Amino acid sequence: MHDLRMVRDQVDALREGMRRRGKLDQFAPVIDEAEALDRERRAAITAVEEKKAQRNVLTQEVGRLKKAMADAEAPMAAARALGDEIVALEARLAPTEARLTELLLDIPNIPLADVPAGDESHNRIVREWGTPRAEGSAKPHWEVGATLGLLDLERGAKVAGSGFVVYRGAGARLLRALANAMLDLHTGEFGYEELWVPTLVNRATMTGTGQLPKFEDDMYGVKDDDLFLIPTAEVPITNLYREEILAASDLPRGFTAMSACFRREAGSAGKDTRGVLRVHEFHKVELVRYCEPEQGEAELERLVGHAEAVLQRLELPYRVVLLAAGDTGFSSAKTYDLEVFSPGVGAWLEVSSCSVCTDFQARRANIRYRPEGGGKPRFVCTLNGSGLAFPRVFAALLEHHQRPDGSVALPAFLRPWMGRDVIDVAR
RNA sequence: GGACAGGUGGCCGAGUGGUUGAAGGCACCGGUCUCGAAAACCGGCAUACCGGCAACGGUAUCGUGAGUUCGAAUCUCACCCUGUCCGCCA
Repeated sequence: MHDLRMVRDQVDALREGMRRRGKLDQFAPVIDEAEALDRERRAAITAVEEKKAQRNVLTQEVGRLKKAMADAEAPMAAARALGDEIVALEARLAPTEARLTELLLDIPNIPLADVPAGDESHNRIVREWGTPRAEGSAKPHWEVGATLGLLDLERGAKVAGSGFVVYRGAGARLLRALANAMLDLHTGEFGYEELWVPTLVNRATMTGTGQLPKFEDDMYGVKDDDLFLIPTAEVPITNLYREEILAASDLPRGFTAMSACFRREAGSAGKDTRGVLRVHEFHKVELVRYCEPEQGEAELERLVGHAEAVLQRLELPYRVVLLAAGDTGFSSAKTYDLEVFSPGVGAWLEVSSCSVCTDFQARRANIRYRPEGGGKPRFVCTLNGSGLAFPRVFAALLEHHQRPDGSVALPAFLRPWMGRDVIDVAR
């Protein structure tokens, strides 16, 4: 959500941000309406408050007269009349404010200056690590997974539906190993606090991080209880300190959690959906950071580094992609995707998306901190990224570390949790 | 799910219709004292919005939302949350 002052004082920056996202046509009318409503709102507030001030004077006069056992009928009648006017004025103000909030909640974050303008064709590869195997040099993960008994897509579909996966045997254990290895790395070496969070959250929480109100159709919900299944642990973690004021000494601060993630993925059938590439329910280890606004960009680099470290230890070649404005998510001001090449699928798989959300989410969720030495509370800067998402890492491991006989070599990083060096048919 | 008891500022905690934005304490900031620190003492210290270049003025906020009233932290209703007991239960 944007500050009203953004609409008032920095409309040009707002418009320019939307233009770079390729969405000026969509948002120009919204911004225009917001500007008009802001003017209406201020005029109405001034009028209402003037009446209220007058009433407060009369009311105090009534109090004085009553205490002196004097007749207070005249000021009481005047205050009553003012009260009627106030009710009428507020009735006009309420819909204006509601509509204004609705509009502000609907406008995406403004991309940072170094984010390329345009759609995804303007995404920029900023660095690469390792050498990917040639396309076709390995069987796709769904074949290996079936052969080695790691994946049971048919029964996943039977018990839940298409896009739900059952992992079995060493496959199931591999996910558990990923969770342990990643969480230990982030907590042990990078200083994150480990959390275990609810996967079902309320409407205020979903609004805080930006999933609602705009993307309600993309979410699974429990209608009777007005709860939603989280699409990522970013949602509960970022909302941990909703409506709170932190101390400056608390920042920067990092949290990590493994959780299930639920995505309806409506309308995305067919594209890159084979095997476990795009599923309705998956698990991942999430990283969330809070910091002071000035540290946002530096913190993003750190965060990306933490996610990259996982890929390096998994010995999976990857590239870091700076997303263009049009490909950057709603709440994000700048995003790096980490992509691993999948030789069996013949595609780069997004295994992490690391974003700095500036004060966009903090404003929605009202997460503030008190600066060093006191002073006015400021909104924190929030960041999030996967570290990493399991299914595509699972796929990449099965393909990249696949040996000619169809078995899969395990990187040293995972061996303590797997109790073996290789996943093969024999076991 | 049922019965009680509660939800007040960064934290604790007074306050049951009329200068209460709200006593007191803690924490924090500044000062006196001290070589320095601690202690003690003095002073300051909520948030948001509106108007104003500013000084400052105004409005709102005591879980949330309605209501009663000239006036609500205080009364009424609904809802949410917390605690305790009961029921149920992985």
